[in-house]
Amino acid sequence: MSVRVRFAPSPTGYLHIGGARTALFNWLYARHCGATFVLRIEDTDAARNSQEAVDVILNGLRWLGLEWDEGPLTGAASGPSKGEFGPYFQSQRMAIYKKRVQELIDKGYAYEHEGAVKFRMDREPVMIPDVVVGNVRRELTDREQLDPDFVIVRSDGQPVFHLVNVIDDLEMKITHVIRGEDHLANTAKHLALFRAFGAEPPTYGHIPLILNIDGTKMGKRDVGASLQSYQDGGYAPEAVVNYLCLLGWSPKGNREILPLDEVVAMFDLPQILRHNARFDLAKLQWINWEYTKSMPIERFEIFAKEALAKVGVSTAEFSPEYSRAAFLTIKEKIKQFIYVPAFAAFYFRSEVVFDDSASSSEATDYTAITGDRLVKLRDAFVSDTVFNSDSLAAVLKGVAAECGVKAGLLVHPLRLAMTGSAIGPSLYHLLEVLGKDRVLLRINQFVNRIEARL
RNA sequence: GACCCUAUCGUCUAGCGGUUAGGACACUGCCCUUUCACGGCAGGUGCACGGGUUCGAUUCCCGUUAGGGUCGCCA
Repeated sequence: MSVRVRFAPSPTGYLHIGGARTALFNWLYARHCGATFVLRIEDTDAARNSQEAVDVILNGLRWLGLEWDEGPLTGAASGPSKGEFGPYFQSQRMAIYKKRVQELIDKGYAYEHEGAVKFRMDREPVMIPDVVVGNVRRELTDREQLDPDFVIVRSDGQPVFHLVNVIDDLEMKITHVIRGEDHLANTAKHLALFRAFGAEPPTYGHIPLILNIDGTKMGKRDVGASLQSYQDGGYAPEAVVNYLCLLGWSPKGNREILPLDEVVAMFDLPQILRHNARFDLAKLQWINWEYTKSMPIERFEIFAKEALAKVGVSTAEFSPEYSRAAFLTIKEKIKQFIYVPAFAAFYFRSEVVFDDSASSSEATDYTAITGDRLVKLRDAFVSDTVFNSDSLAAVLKGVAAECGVKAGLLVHPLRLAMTGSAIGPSLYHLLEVLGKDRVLLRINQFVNRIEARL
């Protein structure tokens, strides 16, 4: 029997980071054993249902690179899909559910109750085999002792989650259900349903949850809960995936940065950890940085240009060589792409934007003596015909010696003159990239700025 | 209230009866340094608690505590 797994999110308007990891673990397991990865949209709750909400899920999974073998191709419930077990939206499968409910009623497993349909659950403890948690023996709770039966069709005719989830897993021939541990206790219901249908239940693997860094439940409103925040926040998807792999699973061998294909080769269900993990943004940022440093400059440029575009800075009018050289000076310095504008926007703006609050030191930058030194520096730069980082460093140090001051007294104002900021790429390298014309122009402009302030 | 899962540095984890309890992130100090960084060196912090089992428990069992989950005509 071929292995089939599925990710079955509800379109709530956002993709929870924990949901993303559940999708990832399903995908990893599918790729590991050459199985089929099915995407099914659980949109039975019409109230909070929209194509946009489905698109968020599809876009999130695509961004992470978790392609599904079967499932919807667009966010439209009645739209196109791939796979032979559709429809892949529960809202389109009502006829199937209706037939299955009748089957349960006919067999005596379900009965009408005040307009709704309830499933007849027995009162025995249930053994839940689980490849991650182990065998779980679940007793009835006090409320279930009173009435173990549960509603499978609401009085308005809508089937509920437990019912449709089981029917779909059955109809779609799902062999392994890898899902969040929040479903573990309810699995007793699902097992009973499978038995009532005379079907063999799938293998279950309940994976631990992702908590906030303080150990509390990570809800919709919590920082980092939505995958969108990483898409917007300047992270490379491969870094997010790498981090997620390390939450609840370990490659052993003290390894942190791992190519996905290696994870696919190693990944298996029994090795999944059984305890919840807390989401540590600092670790993700470090991993992201590892990826930005080592990714090809071509890929880095795509993210960098996107980040600049978001703040209205276009690189279009600059030569590819200039852009490339500019981005090379920041590639190993930024940890997230949202910092690209702060580090590189000055390369692509005709006017330097001064961040006064962040300038190195007003006291030393905006003085007449600084202006005089910069003029000397400018004149020395004029006659530097090489104009690369090495020659510029030599020239600057020469001028500093001439003035009898430490290089820093020229370096800081010059950086401010070039970038408008106290942080950024290596000074000599950014000068080389900017080129003599821009450098001389910006020195002049800054000298004027000093004079205007005196 | 009942039921279920879990418990190694601040965080993610390695460990599966005998280890100086390892790694990574984060943090602290020093060095280097043109900013911010990087890098180098050094450093601290951990087996939740109490009982067993055993020659010996981080490791196995029980209990306690704590955290998380579930018990819906939500998914």
